[in-house]
Amino acid sequence: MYSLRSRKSILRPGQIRNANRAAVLQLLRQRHLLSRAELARRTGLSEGTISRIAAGLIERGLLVEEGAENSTGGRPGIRLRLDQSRFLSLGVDVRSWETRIAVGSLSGRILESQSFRTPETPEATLDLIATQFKENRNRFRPGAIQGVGLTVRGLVDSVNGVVELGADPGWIRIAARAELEKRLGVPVSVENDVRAAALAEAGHGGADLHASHCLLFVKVGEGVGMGLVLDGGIYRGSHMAAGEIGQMVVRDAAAAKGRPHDNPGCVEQLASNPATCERFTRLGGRRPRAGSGDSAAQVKRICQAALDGEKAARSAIAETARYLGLGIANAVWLLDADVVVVDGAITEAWQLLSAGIREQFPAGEEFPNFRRLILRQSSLAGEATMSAALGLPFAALFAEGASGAHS
Amino acid sequence: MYSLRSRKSILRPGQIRNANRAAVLQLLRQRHLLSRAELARRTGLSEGTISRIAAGLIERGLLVEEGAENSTGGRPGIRLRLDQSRFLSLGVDVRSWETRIAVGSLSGRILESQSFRTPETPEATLDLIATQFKENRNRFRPGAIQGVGLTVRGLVDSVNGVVELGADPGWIRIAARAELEKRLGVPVSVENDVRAAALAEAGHGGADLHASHCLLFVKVGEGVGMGLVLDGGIYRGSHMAAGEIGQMVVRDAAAAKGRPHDNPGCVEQLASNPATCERFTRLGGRRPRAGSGDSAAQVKRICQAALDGEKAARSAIAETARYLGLGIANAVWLLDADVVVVDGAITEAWQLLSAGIREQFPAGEEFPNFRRLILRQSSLAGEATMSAALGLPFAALFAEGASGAHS
DNA sequence: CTCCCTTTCTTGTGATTCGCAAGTAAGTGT
DNA sequence: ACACTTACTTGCGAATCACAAGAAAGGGAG
Repeated sequence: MYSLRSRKSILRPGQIRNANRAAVLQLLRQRHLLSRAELARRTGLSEGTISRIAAGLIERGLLVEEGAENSTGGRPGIRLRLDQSRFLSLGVDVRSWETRIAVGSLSGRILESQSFRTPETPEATLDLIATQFKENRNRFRPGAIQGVGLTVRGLVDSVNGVVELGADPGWIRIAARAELEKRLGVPVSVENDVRAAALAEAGHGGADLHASHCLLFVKVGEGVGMGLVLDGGIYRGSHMAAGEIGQMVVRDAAAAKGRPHDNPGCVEQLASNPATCERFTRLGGRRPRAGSGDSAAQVKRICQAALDGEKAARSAIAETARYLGLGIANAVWLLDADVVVVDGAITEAWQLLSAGIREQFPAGEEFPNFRRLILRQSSLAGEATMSAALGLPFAALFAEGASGAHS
Repeated sequence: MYSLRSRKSILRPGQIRNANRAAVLQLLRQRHLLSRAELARRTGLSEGTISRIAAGLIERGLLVEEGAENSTGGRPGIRLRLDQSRFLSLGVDVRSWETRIAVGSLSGRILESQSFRTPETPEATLDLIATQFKENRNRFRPGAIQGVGLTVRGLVDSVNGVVELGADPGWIRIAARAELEKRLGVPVSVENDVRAAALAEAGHGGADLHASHCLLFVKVGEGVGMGLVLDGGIYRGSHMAAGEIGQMVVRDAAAAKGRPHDNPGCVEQLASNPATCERFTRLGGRRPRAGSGDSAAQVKRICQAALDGEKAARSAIAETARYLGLGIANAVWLLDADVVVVDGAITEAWQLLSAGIREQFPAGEEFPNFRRLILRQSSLAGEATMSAALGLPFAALFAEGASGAHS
């Protein structure tokens, strides 16, 4: 049904410039200061073409010249930089209890943010977003906020900007993009939170991730979800439903025959935060005071206890890591990923967690995919989703087959 | 490390024609007879451009005009068809015991084929291929055989044409492409057999598969392998190792801790042909006479018995189907596939098998990915691999970002 | 049979783009 | 001061597509 790279691979002369401009912008987002000559070498485009592309971007205000490089024996290059100040966006991350709204730059840097109690209904939530947009619009240079990026839990049709099935009841077939664009008059992008976070991690999660061909972003929370980034682009699947690693069965439970969904042997039942908490209690861990926070907070406490050496906590984390590792290993066998990023409260005990995950990988040297696999925790420290939300309105600028960026 | 769609998304004016020509050829490979006007409508290109592309292809002999359509009130269109006779290729499928060599057309149609006992060493096998190529070259119009497509079991670096790790000992780091191109003087393509079969299935496995965004081709044999076709292109992963569904763990076996590879709970140990045979014996099935064929032949007999209603055979198939279904369901949860094609001896009992697989899918109507999933057996009747091998030399012509097809 | 209408195919023009190459700019080193 | 190196700019030719005008080839009405 959907795909990022449009299936029709028809090219027209006018698309060339957009695609090449996107390649230039992507390089500048990653390596911050580059001269025209350096860009030409890295892209493979001629110096003349780079010159013309840069001139256009400078004229539009996306690029600024910033000083000169040191000479290597000839004329020094002029450093080019993305202008972070002129193009801003509003990022919105809707979660069950809390909605976070931030203003940030086109490369995902957060300038300021506020949190709100998430309203009861989707309509009230959209109202809140509209109000906040209008308020923030006046506090920055007029027109600086170019668009809104919205991330939501659940099944999101990001091509049409519709929340098909949110995590909360009421979020069913909500045409969030259409609704907000009508009220705000700026472009709105909607994306699933985990997929967005995966993209952010691939885009600015570290220099070694830029060359990744297959990145898996695993988010452990109330459930277990995954975002896939293939060759730099989000992979969404045929019905926008890819990445349901939580439903993957790793421990066959014959009892649940015929109902593999929510199967007791699936990753979500074995490795989510509630599963870890329950396991901790079952293993005799000190029961936290009732109502003392959500499962994420409890898992953080279990992680602390585990790092302090408490037996039950260590066992609980180890077992969760074991099942998470089975799920991740399955995904890597399937997709031959080169990077796996794990996020969630449980990464507080990263030493224990990563060791437990790695134990599920094959031991020998003979498997290049596992031997060279990068396994790490999220480098954006919980801000991956917001960072991605802020970048969504500018995604077309950086997209490979870019068609955006018309004057 | 590798990717089909080159990561560098740099476009040049000269690439436009190639890409658009590839789109035209792809349409003509699928729907056999189309007029220029029809092609223009389907591609979105202007009629003028289609006219020029067609003229070039006719001049090069890839296209022929064939009669006229019926008039719909105006000038009737001239039907265009791929010329299957002028561009041939040699397809080679190397298996453990048998090597099959065929001559066929650019869209995978087999003209004639021969089988040989696979020689002991890779070198002798390449010699055999060279001999057969030279022999066949003379029996067809000189120059008609444009290239060689080679499919091999195991880990294949299809970008460089190197067999990294074949199924048989001795096939380690064999530079098959370089070696054969040196001897034959025509382009040689090398690909993993399952991935190639997956592509053939997506390309000419039926009209409803052409629009597939994510096709999984599952091959059940001595092991269990999978080929992934995403948006019409083979997905190989970072190290050419994608699709190892056989190593996926679906039944956690704590005993094998630390060695998940060849884990007793992985799909290969539960659903491969040997596993089915063993299960059949354990369930009290009549033990076939010793040495009465390979596991594929035994499985076929078990399938027959199952279809005849024999109890042990039915149970054995059902259990295999169950674990295969768990693996497939896991992959679909992960990738949100829209088509799953199963191939192998066990598909002889398709009724039982497909029912058992489907049992592992979630039951409700609420999951669009499973509700609309197409699950079928291979429509190329075991010829998928050879069909793909024959098409490999021409893959560049049909590839989306085509750079081949220079005059 | 002729004329008009419809649809298909061809061909010329203008716009966009890139690479190439010549030229300019701005440093270092002798 | 002069040669040398590297960075950037600009004009030209080549390739391509969309658009539009025109030619080709059929049907149908009178």
